[in-house]
Amino acid sequence: MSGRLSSSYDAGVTATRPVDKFDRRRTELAESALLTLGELGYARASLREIAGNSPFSHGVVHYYFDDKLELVIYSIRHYKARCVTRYDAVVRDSATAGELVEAFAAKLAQTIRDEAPMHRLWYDLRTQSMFEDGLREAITEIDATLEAMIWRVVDRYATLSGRPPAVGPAAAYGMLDGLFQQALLTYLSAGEPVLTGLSAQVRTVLPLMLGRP
Amino acid sequence: MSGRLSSSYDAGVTATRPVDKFDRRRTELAESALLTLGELGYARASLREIAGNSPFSHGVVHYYFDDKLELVIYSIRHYKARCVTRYDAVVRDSATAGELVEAFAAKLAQTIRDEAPMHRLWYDLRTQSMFEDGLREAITEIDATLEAMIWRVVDRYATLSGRPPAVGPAAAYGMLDGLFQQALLTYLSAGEPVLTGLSAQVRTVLPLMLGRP
DNA sequence: GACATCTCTTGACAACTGTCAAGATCGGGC
DNA sequence: GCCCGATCTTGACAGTTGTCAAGAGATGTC
Repeated sequence: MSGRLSSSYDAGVTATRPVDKFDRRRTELAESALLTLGELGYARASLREIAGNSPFSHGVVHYYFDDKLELVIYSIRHYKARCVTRYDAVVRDSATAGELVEAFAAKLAQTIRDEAPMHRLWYDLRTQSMFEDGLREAITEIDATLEAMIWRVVDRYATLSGRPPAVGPAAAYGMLDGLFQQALLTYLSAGEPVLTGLSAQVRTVLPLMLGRP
Repeated sequence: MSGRLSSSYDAGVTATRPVDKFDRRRTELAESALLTLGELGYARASLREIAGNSPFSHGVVHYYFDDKLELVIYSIRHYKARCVTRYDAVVRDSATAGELVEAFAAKLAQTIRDEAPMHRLWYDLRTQSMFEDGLREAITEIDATLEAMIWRVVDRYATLSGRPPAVGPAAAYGMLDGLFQQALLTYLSAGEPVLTGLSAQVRTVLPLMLGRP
């Protein structure tokens, strides 16, 4: 944990919930860390480099975090917490199955455009968790929330289509995540054209995930 | 390249094609490197560690390879060259569509059982290629051969089924690779049971990849 | 204003990294 | 035997890493 008593928010505050200055600094550091991590990857992002892209000096990291691993885990958790709601609007606002497919495909492509460094960082950390035990638990937990996020889309799509899903949550997530990762990979070399390809794939694949009415 | 004139095999040899002692040592080193890389991952596998798991000392690496990157690329190429034929027997020997699905699903599960470290290394390097330009070209090339490998399976499956594929090579590879990677990830935590799940997923998903006759 | 606590910087540490050069060792041709 | 090139080891280099301790600065309390 931290270097102080852990301050589980609202330790005697009125209403605005300032979450403690300590926690705010942690988040601030995490946000800086995400920039550097997304640019260099887990292995090559040193604490000095991370601190260099922040308003602080390199020593301050160990005041707010026990070690590099805790900072990284805190950072990716902080980022992914925002992400898991990315497709909720799609699910909520789509009135027909076709509309949902279009909105989902567009959103997938857009997030690669907007946040490619964050996505490659996520895949980097998930892969590192196959080598480093310290990462495994956090990564597994986040991955489960992503699977749930995708399942909300697929399940709603099935409902709107009046047909049952033909695959389970894990398979649906695995397949779509595979396509997404592939698109991300080639996007970093080939750029924009890849994304229309991804949208087309999603339009093809989503219907395949449903069975007969 | 190397530290010597590059010896593109058979520089005046009779028949057994000894490929040159130089190239044999390169391969020998590459095979040792694969062990260490598969255990520690790209970032944490140092040249000293790699050499330590080989019959040689750490300095010899730079006699056979220019730098770490060339060694790693040579190693993964060496490994994947053997891999791309993994499912060829399945394609060749299956007489019915159902037989092919079964054989393919079994083979996928078996290679996770047998070569998990090599597979996680591959995903590690592919992810690193999103951060390191020096890896990109080799990774992209290998990935294309894997896509072709998967397509041979899917295409043959379509033929045996008397139905056309409903998705292209890229999408088929992306989806199956996603499932495979997911299975690998959870296999490293949960072990054997995951693999029967993977087989089940493949039995479900492959038929979904075909259209109407 | 003085004290105490929180916050942050600076500088150092030991360990480790990829790289390379100098030289030892080996093997075969004469 | 001797020599020469190929092969390999040893030891060093400059740089980087995560970590931490000592202390400076800030902040709020009495």
